[in-house]
Amino acid sequence: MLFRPNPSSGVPIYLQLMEQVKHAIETGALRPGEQLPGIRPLAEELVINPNTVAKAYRELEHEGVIELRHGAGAFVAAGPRARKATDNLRAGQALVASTVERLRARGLSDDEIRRLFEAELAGRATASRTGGQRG
Amino acid sequence: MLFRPNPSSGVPIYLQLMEQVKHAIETGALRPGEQLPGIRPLAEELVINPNTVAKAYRELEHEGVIELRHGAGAFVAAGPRARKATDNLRAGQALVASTVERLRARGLSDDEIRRLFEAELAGRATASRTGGQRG
DNA sequence: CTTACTGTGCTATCTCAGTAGTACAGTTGA
DNA sequence: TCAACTGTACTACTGAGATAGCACAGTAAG
Repeated sequence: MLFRPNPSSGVPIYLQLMEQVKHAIETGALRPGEQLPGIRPLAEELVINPNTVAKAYRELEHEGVIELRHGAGAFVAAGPRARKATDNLRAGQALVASTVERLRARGLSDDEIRRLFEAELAGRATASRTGGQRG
Repeated sequence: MLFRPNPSSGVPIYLQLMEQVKHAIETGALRPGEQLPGIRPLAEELVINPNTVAKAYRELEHEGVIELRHGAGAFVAAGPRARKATDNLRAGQALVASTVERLRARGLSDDEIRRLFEAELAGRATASRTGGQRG
């Protein structure tokens, strides 16, 4: 199973699904032109409502990530992503994997690791800035 | 300002606030026994409803992270976290910072970086596992 | 054409996060 | 005691996410 949204994470399911589709495309797990699972089969597999999948697909089409063909199915949009970008991201993936592994080896929980990253991405380096902030 | 929840991220504000309080405690920005901002002042500063802050505080007390003293205020719970753990996390923080920096230098967007980490933490290494999954 | 698939559109209903406003109760310090 | 703070509790309302179910429409293949 390629996608696995978590209904009890607080994050809307359709958003999680969107993220996971994007991730699959970025890493090359889904290639341009390739067909995505149908709305109803995917909803059944993930045990969620077809409307939820449809909403995710609709948003993804709006963002230009996928293409919806009425009656035919959903397909990964053609081409904006070059192989170089995919390779780049694959390399990043290895770096992330080793970082997470090292953090886990230190005994940090997944929640703690997640907070570290969120804080870093948000520009809040909590402990090292006494008064600093950004817009 | 120590906490900065994002109302339009899809994640409930009170959950974000809880995460950020935990993070501040873990990194040592808030020390055991130290008083947290009052519910009303904090709500006003973050431009959110006092009920939302109150909910976050209540949940945090339920988890044993902080202690609420009626009429007196909210305080960081005493002691379960040793200095060693904090040092450990601070070191992890540096590792995370350098990792994120390297990913950004590669031209990856924050969204892409976030997806990489989420996928790694969730055990979904999309591109490198053809059929594998975990419970 | 017919069948079986695909996406589209709609309504009704439920839950819960968040807002808004008010009232109550314990603590602190002058 | 009194004032000003603190957290607590409750009701009512709004909006979004999600479920459920149904009807409609385009596509592909026999």
